[in-house]
Amino acid sequence: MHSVWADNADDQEREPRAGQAPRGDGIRRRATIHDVAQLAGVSRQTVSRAVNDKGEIDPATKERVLEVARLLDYRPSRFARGLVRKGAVTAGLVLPDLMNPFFPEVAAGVLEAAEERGWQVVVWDSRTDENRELQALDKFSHQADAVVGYFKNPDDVLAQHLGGVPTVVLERGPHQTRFGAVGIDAAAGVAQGIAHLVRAGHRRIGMLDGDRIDAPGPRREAFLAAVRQHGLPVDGSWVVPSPEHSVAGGEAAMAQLLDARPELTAAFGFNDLIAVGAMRTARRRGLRVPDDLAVLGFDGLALGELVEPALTTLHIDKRRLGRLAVEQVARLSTGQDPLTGADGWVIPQLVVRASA
Amino acid sequence: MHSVWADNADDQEREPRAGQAPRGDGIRRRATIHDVAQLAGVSRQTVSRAVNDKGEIDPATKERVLEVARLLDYRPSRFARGLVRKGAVTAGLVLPDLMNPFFPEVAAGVLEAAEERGWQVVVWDSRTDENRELQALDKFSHQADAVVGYFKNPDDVLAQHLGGVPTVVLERGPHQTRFGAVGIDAAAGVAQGIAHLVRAGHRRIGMLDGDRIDAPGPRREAFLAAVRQHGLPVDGSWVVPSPEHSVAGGEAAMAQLLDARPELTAAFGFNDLIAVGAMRTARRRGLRVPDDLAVLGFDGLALGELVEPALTTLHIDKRRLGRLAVEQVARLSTGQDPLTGADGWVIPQLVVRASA
DNA sequence: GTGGAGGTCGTGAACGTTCACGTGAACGTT
DNA sequence: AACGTTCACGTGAACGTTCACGACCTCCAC
Repeated sequence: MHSVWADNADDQEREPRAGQAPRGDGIRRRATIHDVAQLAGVSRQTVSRAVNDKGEIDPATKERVLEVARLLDYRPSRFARGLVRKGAVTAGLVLPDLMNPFFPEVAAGVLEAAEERGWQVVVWDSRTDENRELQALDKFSHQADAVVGYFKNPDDVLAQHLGGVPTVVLERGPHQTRFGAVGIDAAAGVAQGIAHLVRAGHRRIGMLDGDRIDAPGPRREAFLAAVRQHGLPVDGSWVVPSPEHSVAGGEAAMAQLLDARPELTAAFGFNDLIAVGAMRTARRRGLRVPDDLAVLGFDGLALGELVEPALTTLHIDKRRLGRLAVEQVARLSTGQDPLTGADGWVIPQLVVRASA
Repeated sequence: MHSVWADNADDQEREPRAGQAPRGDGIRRRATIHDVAQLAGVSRQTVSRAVNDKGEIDPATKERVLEVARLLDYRPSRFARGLVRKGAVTAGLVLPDLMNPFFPEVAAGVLEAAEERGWQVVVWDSRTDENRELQALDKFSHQADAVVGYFKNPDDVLAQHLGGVPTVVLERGPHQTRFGAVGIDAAAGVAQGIAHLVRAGHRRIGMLDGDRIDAPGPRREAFLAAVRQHGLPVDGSWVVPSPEHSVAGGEAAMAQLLDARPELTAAFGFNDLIAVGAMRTARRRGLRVPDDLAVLGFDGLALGELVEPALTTLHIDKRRLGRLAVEQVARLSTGQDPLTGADGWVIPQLVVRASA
């Protein structure tokens, strides 16, 4: 049975060696404050004073102590330090895919906000793999004071692996999770986007989804709702899943959608990468974008401005998303009221460019 | 005077509060193993056994202890743990710009390699700011066991701020730094690229540099050497600096270069982002790429395949670069011989696409 | 000479864990 | 009845640092 609190296997001991010490005598433990004190002929406290630039020390002895410290390659143990001086906060950040430009930008927001609080953040790339998510949590559950990230695992599984650490899951509705939540108002965004397409005369709109076909997410549901609201035809055949959240995935999905629904006149991509892939497949098939086929993305990546034609998209303030996540988890861990409503929810903005 | 060892200002204490505890009684210190032991009527050791899933404990008491632990929201102190069980390694990673897709990919490599070693890595975005680099080092110098990153600061300044922590600087020649180094063989790459341009008949080649005009880097020097070797005209007017490593920077630089050298027939960008910017400016001015003006990039970003025309570039295995950096710093801290020569040096590969 | 002040330095305790032992009790075995 | 085993649990020590306090020396004023 897996204990919530237990270390996992790869947490084992590792042989510690002296850092860049004059090698030759093999393994050797790191110098401690005591070693320095002894060699310098002073007490631990004096070493501490020298090393920490405190007062109450003779400049001469200070210099001598520092010299010895350099000689022994002494570096204070962050563990011993952390034990006695509280307040060093470490947050864990779990991202599904560093290659998708969306997430580095979220990370930038997280880093910014963490820095303002004096936190440090350790990053883990889960590669959209449930097991790797749990590996991350097993680590973070006893290496971090707070966790922020994207997760595929359901709440209860997550909870089992992060014994009590304050956690914020991104892009999961606040009523869909027991953890702190920060996310995107997909419904509001998608409604804008579909309205724009309809306004341009489109009536046959498909979607290239990023979620599995049996597990519809907010974006697909918002899409279906919006399409339905405009009285357009809609059934399963209008939405095809992309095998992955990438350009290649979008290319494949678009091919499939075009085969299933040749009468298609506009396509909505789960994210910008998929949308770009869609454009490429469309053009490869001789369709002009946007004349023969309009394409709408979601995310607002910088990339969208660079492709041909430039991508119309629902822009998300990714940096703000990251900042909010940190804000939220900070509230969680201090017992404040969590952010709710408009304060904690990022609303996509329609950015009209050439593709739709 | 700034002491190498001293904490910096923003390292101050922060009021610790109970994490998501039933609030109401305000500030309250975290529960310790002793609190749990007391409330559960057992010894510390028994709590430790329960929490760590060790043997030698009655299932019933174990359950009772875990119950109490949950009640008190007990989480073991990573500092106390780290003090007694050695081997938890933390590496610091300093990146200049998360918005440039180049660096997340390097980071992915670093993360991969670090994970294989059981290390955790904390990330810091320096935003290409010398002062922020030093802030990072002030933190890492006593929060990390190893540091890897991109730096603008010269060696001696860096050394002052990272008292003795094993460090690898990326993309600084091994003879240009006293630290561990991992980088790109810019000369080999650029030579390929320029040869390609010359082969295509180009004789008027300019460069959009990413380094300051008074501080030429390896790429510019390699460019000048290659151009000279082919007997092409070359002086200061053929290379203009880009104000930043971005598409916008490239656009501006290209405008300047085109003004200075209208007879230009090919341009070499410091990186892909700048090269893409160059293409945009060129096309905005009515030049056809590559017919009127060929553009060559450097980095091999995925982005290059998506723009129109697709970017010819010198592709770098960024992930490998990150992996090598970790490998190198690991060697440093265990006293092994550092990687040298071909093993530790990434050679760019010319990828010919449409733009040149 | 006495007292106080200020500067320099050392000593025990504390931080929260885990590790290496030690201690009983319960249960069999001979 | 004596003894060994196993199980469940507790006790002191150790990890490496900082903090609060006290000791000592020197210098100067009275």
